[in-house]
Amino acid sequence: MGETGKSDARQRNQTRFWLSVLRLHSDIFAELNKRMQDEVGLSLAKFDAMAQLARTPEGISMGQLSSALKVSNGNVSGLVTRLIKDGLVIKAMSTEDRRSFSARLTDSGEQKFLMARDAHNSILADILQQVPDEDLTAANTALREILEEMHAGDALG
Amino acid sequence: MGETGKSDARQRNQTRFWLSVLRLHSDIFAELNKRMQDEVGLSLAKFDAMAQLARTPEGISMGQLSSALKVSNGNVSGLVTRLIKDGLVIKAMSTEDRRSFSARLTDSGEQKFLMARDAHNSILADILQQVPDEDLTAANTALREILEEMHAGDALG
DNA sequence: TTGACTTACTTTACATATAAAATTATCCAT
DNA sequence: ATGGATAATTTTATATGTAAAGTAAGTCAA
Repeated sequence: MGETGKSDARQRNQTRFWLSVLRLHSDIFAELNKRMQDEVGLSLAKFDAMAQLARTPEGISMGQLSSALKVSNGNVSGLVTRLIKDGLVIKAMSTEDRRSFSARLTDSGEQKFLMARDAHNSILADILQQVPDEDLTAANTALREILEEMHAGDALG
Repeated sequence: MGETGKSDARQRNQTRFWLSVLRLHSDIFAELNKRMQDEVGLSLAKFDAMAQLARTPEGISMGQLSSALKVSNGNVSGLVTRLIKDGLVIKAMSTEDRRSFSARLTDSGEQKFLMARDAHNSILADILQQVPDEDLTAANTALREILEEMHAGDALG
């Protein structure tokens, strides 16, 4: 005995941490996604894609978009198809490489993104309204630290 | 001026927090899900459902399972169907209420869950191997605090 | 009892995600 | 130039998730 004691405490700590992250993500995501859909007609997936496109007004390739969003190529393919159907995004064939496509926001997409960004901020403010600044700051410090440590290794694929 | 100063800092704090939660969730989820699939042939969705079923060996109704997992009824319906096809779960019609079904793990499901739980713990340990105990503890404290504050209101639906 | 409501669950239509195969275009060594 | 490897993207099959409609069973007032 004694050998497993420290290990078990560590394991409980890890599990507690993961459960907290899961719970926070699930609670915030559900509310934010639902209200974004209701208030501006955009899912978070679409909003995230548009946010990346807004950062690169000159256009961005499907592959780069997929890397930036950290989702699969196939997923981006469908997402962009739906955004095009919504009239928010356009795709142009690259002049240099005919395999490649450059996507960017339409004018209407740009306008919608600006409204959506404001809505996103104010919904998040609602969700976190009971959380004091110092608690947010403490969490930010702790989470940034853990993200850095996780990627120092890098145990992640 | 002066009016928006505090508000903007708060907003940045909120956004930073949400981005950190998103990133942590995405990084850990992707790795944990993939390795659980590779090493024990279970997605996290299936593992989570089995964990709940393991907690209630006497059986649990579809509706209670859906509440416990915080996912929709329709989702649980499909998830349980797939787990039954895998031979890990069985469903029996309730004797009191013929609308209701009680789901529980099969013997094979119980055994698989015990292995899966060990795998889950050790994969999580791998992912967090570079994170010192005190950093996990600090994050746990900060996150629990925020979860409580969020649900104090309750701004969440 | 009957008829209205509620409850438990499934089904359907769709969005979002992955992995793997398919497609098409480019590049490079010969 | 040709042929084989590589690269960018789409397509397909499947899992996971929601919301909304559908089905069937229980409840309860009159």
